[in-house]
Amino acid sequence: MPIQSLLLDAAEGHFARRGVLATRLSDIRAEVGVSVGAVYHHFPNKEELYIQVWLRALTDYQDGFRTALVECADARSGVEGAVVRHLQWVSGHPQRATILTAPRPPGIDERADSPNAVFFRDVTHWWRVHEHYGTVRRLDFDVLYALWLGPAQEYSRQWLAGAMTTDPTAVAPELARAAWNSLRNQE
Amino acid sequence: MPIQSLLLDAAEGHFARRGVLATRLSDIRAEVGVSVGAVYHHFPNKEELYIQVWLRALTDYQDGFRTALVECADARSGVEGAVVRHLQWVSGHPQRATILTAPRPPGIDERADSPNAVFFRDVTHWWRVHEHYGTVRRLDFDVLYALWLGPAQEYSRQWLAGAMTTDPTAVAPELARAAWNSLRNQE
Amino acid sequence: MPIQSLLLDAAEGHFARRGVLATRLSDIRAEVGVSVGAVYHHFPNKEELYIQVWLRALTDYQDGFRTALVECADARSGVEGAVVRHLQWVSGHPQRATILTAPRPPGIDERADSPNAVFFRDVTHWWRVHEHYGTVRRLDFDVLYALWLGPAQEYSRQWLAGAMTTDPTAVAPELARAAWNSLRNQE
Amino acid sequence: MPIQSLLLDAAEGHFARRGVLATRLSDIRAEVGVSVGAVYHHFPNKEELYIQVWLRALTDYQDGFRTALVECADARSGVEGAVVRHLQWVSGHPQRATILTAPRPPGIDERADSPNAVFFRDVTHWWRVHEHYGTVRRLDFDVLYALWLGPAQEYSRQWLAGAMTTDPTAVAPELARAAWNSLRNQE
DNA sequence: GATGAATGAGCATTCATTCAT
DNA sequence: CATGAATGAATGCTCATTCAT
Repeated sequence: MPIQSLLLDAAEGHFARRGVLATRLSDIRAEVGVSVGAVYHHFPNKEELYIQVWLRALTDYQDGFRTALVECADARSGVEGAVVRHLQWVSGHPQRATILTAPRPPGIDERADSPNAVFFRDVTHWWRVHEHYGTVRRLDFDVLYALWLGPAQEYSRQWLAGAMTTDPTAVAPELARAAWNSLRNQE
Repeated sequence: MPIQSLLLDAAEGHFARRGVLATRLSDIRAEVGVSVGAVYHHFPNKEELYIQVWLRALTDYQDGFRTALVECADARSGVEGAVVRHLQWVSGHPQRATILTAPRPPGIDERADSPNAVFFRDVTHWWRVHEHYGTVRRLDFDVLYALWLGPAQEYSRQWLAGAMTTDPTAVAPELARAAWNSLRNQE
Repeated sequence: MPIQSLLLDAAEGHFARRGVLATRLSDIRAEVGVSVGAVYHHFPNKEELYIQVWLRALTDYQDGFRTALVECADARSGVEGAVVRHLQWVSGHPQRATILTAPRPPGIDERADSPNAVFFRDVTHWWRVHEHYGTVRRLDFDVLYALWLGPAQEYSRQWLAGAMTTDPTAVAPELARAAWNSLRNQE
Repeated sequence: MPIQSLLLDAAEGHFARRGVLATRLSDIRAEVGVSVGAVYHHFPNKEELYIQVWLRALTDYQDGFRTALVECADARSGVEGAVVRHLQWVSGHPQRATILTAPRPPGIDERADSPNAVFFRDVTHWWRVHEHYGTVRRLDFDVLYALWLGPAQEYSRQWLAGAMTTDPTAVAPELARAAWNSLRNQE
């Protein structure tokens, strides 16, 4: 495996466990077993290493989310599937999930082709279609997102923080159903 | 105002804005206009200063939450009121809300009389009463909390991070209603 | 003696002997016998330390030069005295002279009340008076300076570089006379 | 053009502009568009690269100086011509002039056939001839050099440092005449 | 109580140089 | 000959904390 990936992996773990500032570059370096210079040969500095760790996690997460939407024809399975996928991903990638839980690195939005913008556009588009057919409510994206994934997010955070031991996937059906209840058009 | 409070206030602002690790004790010191020694006269170290900032914010928040529950006789106004109060508090105390959003300081749970334990007991108790009468669903605290305040929390986080400008109080009714829908016993 | 002065002295020696970039802050620090932190308590960084060393040397030199001019009523003794004083100063303060020989630190001119501007004004003023009475030639400052102190400067540089052992004061009369010959009005 | 020369040229520019220590080998490498290894194929290390840059500049300068002396039969045109040539060369090769202005690389004198020794011998020889005929003064080489080229050197330094804009060639006649006045035998 | 000079472990980063391919 | 990945000693600087006054 290329050093670049090994470093990203090691950095991901340390960043998730201790936070970026508390992680010393030498921790990462030592884990992979390369020299200081090697790190700087692949990443210009700690900041950029963090950004790349973040972007990799974000892309990974969003790909799964998008897939969940695309796979489902009807609104309900889309909404519920997204919640389930979200919790499965968190359960399966606790480190990456922790990374995304922390405040995003500054300057990440200036990145060309910010994945967030694309993600926002895709999800909004999917939503508007079903909204158009009256299956789901007409909502601002912010509120929509809070109702849809807020419970799952909150549960994930608590679980990642070690507050409880029940795996997120165990509560997925419950949270998925609630999300659908909040978002479907009830008239 | 006593130096102790001035330091807590200044620390709160810096911790919220830049994070604990990125905040230098001298930033806080300079803002209050006190000497290095003075800080150490009132707080044994940075860690403890952070803990006290955190505890003050937590107590402040939880007091409001508890009051919201106590004030309401019926389950619905309690559930909805809590959501509204939550969003009002976040809107009115963005710095304290940001503090509580960050990972809690290690060792805070070892504190005697951890406010969290008390809070957990009070809220659980309130819930069990209404659960007993069949007005609300029988749920684990974790799931209950996620359904109840997850959307509000998620919205708050996004707003605190500057992702949107619509004040949390504006979406409070919407999120409150959704919470009630998720938690009431529908049979 | 205050640490500040001790550091300036030690820095002066090292900067003169090895140059600024080749001098490690720890060399200076170790010579004075203080901790890293102490250095940074008195100087914000290496750059500023260099600037202050430079300014001290410059002021010291220019004060002597100015005095030499003020003390002399007639042009000849002023011109010759300045050359002699210059060489005496170099001989007596080889380290400071070496500092002034190196390229000036960037950003030193932005300093309020740049000593150079004051010096230039004073010397020019002195010159214009004697020029007015026709004792000395009418010359641009640049050429004037080159003819006046160029030989002394060149000799000083070679001596400071260790190219010869004859003390600058030994050749002072010779170079002083030559300066006067080049600058006096011969008509 | 051979890589060796391209590297010398690039190095010369960077060394002159920023100084040797502040110049990174990779700056030079990048400008020429060569790999790290290529540099080390042609020069054993940075030190040697600097020495060769210096030697090339020195030889270039001294060749012109010697020529100026050889071309002139009488002492006066030799003395004045050397000053003029000096200033012309500085004006035409500011980078090389800047290199020679900086402290010489250590260990350059141990070089077999040090050009300096040869130069010193040649110039001294030329001088002794005219001294013998009584046209010029009997002077130690150090003083002789200071009187002869000190003003030109000083003016050059100031000009190279950017202190003024008047080209050295413009003041050449003036400085040349002054040099002759200082050096000719007046009896 | 208050002050601020002093400490020093610790960290990110640089850059000349080496060497396997 | 050429490449560029890898090395690692070295350096400037930060900042929580101590303690003499």
